[in-house]
Amino acid sequence: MSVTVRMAPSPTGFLHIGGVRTFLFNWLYARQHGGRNLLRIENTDTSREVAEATHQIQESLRWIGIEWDGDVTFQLDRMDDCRRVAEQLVAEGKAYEDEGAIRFRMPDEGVTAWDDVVRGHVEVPNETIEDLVLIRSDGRPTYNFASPMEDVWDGITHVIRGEDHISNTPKQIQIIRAIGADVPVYAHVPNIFGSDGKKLSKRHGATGVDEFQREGYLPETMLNFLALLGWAPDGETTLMRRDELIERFSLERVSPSPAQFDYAKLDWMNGVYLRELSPEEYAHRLVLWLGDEGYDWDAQLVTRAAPLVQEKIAKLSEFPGFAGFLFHDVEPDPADLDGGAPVIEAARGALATLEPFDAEHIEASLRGVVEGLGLKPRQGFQPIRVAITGSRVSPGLFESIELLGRETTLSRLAAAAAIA
RNA sequence: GCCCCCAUCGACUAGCGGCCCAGGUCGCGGCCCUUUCAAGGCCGUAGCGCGGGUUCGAAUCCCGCUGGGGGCACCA
Repeated sequence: MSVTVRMAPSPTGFLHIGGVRTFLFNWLYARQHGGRNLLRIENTDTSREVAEATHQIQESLRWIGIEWDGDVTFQLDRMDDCRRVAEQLVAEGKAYEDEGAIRFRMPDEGVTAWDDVVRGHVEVPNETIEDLVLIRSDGRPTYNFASPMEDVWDGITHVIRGEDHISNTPKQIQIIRAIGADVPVYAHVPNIFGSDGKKLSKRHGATGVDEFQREGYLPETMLNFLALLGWAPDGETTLMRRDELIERFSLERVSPSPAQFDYAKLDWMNGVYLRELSPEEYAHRLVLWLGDEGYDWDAQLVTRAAPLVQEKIAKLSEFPGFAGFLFHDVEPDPADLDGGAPVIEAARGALATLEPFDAEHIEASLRGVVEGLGLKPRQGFQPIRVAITGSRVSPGLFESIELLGRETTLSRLAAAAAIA
């Protein structure tokens, strides 16, 4: 039997990171088994918000690299089919009319059970399940009717979804059995919590996929990090790219207990992937990201600056703050200049005529200046750094000076010397 | 109230009865390197929620408790 799974977001807003993790598991499972991964929008109306959210969801999936097969389908389009099935169930005595709505007759004895791939055997007493509404009195099918029906029609073999659906499962199983279809395999994956153990929400930081993108996280980071939330191939491996994830993923190894989203570890991992990029690729991504965020900085200069920051920042969004001095004027805090006027002046004198004006020679020259004044390197270079970059923290000083160019360097040194 | 799910370092997890006085990764602390910040190297910190069983032996199996979470809609 070939595998067919589905991602079923409701178009109520932007794609939440918890939902993406669930979709990721669907996709990994489908790819590993050479099966299909469908994208099914569980909408109940056709408003403009829905259209926008649907678009946004696809954009986010594309960005992160989770693919779907075939056309996107909409629950709303199958309303009529749902109604027909409900009427059939009424005719068979398995459902009944109730004040204009149609209710499903739940068995009131025994249990409904299934073997959940991540949780094992689960069973619920039927007496605790009420007769649920299939069709509202306005004619629209309810979620708990439409969703399992779509699973049947789409030939879904494995329903991989969030654990908040566990209590819906017995209801849906009963419906599927009532129409005489095969019940799919269920796998309920755990929730993702925020760093305080509570539900992931805005105050924890980014929660929408688009926000992670804007923060300067790489798609490969998100894929790797999310996969590890609730799943691990073994006790050792933490860094895995797309192909390895597909190869090693296993639904059976998904943990049943909820995980907390750890932004600190995410940052670490992003730094790893950022550093792994070739200098060319790194510069490319940086330029694209800056463009997306509305910076009109010179791409040539960004490209030349990229190698100076690649080892030093964990997110692309740190670039403007860290290397912005290359693109705009700076205002050093006199306190940070720390009375460094003498060394700043001396540096200005040395650099004024230095040839060639490159990092190697700049370093040699400045080391001479600092030594000449009897200063330790860290004492001597710091005022110069502040003068040049406007900050106590910066990329390598000598390379930065080379990129800035002689003219700007000299004027910044002069300005700083005046206020130090 | 009823039903269901969950429970190993601060976090993500490995562990599926002896290989575990519990391993890896992040974080955190220290040291080294060092022009700042990072990166890197080395060392370290810290955990099986509690109580009963079962067993020669339990983090691992069973029961209870406690604590989290979800559900009980003509929401999805």
